[in-house]
Amino acid sequence: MTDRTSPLESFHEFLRSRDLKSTSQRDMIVEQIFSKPHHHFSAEELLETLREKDPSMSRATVYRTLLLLQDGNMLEELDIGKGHKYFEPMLGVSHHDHLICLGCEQIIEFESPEIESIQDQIIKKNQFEAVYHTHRIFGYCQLCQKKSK
Amino acid sequence: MTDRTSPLESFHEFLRSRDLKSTSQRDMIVEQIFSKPHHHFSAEELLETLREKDPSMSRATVYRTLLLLQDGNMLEELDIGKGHKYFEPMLGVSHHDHLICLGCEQIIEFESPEIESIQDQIIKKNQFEAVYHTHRIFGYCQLCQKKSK
DNA sequence: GTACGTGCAAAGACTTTGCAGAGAC
DNA sequence: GTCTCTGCAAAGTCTTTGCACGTAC
Repeated sequence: MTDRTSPLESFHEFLRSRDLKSTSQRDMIVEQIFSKPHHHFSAEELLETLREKDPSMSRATVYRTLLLLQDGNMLEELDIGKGHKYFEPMLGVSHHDHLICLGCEQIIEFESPEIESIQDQIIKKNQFEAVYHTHRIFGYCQLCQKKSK
Repeated sequence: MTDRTSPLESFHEFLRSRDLKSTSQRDMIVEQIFSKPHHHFSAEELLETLREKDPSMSRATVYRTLLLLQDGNMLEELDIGKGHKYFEPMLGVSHHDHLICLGCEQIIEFESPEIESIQDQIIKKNQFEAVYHTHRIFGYCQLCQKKSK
């Protein structure tokens, strides 16, 4: 929809809509997240990267900004079962699910309209009102399968 | 397969196969878990219940026994996105996935051979070796939908 | 008698929060 | 100038671990 606007612009728009302020810290965080092609990261990894550029970057600010981005639908949580959350940027990306390698933590994405449609039937049958879903398949990627041989 | 053996017997069998010992604490934990019909619980909830019967029950023992039960495939982890793990007993229960109510945390189970078979195709196409998967749909159950009106 | 198990408390990992000073608008 | 934000450190939550004592086999 808004292919023309940059992530930072979208973010500023979101802040304005909530009467929140733009700050250099928030901008730095958003720029860092959206500077890479679609990827996955943890809060602590992000903090570490940001501190290389600005050692005074606060852990609290990073966590608070991640919450903001989730509120603004620019970011989604992704639980890979490792005791901490992963995040994935969701700007200009359509819904998808994940194959997660238990060996190297590589994440492969997949989309399946067939599954989604069966899922819709299940939801209807249970008179449930769905908000979101996650479908994760854990196992070993091709490379890790070879390694273990 | 082993419908005739009780959960406690299965557990003892598992312990023997690993050269581990039966103890009254372990038995108490296993009995508590399998005393209810299929249900879901957190480690802390379980600990609290157990301490009502035996105030000296150790948190560490509970966590360690939960790990054992997972190793023995008698228990599965279920992440409902609340910062802590849920567990569900898996003895005599076939694989299923979950609808999770964001309002009351009620968990509805579903099974779909159609989804599983599409999933298998996806796994094959990505040359992945699947170990397990979780498919969770978050939203609102019928009751919570009514409440919010 | 010898592992292994238990209970305790401390440590760990990740995340959230209270507060005083700083900065956006 | 006001209201929000930041950084720090402390607190919180869930889970794991080290260690001395206890117990199953």
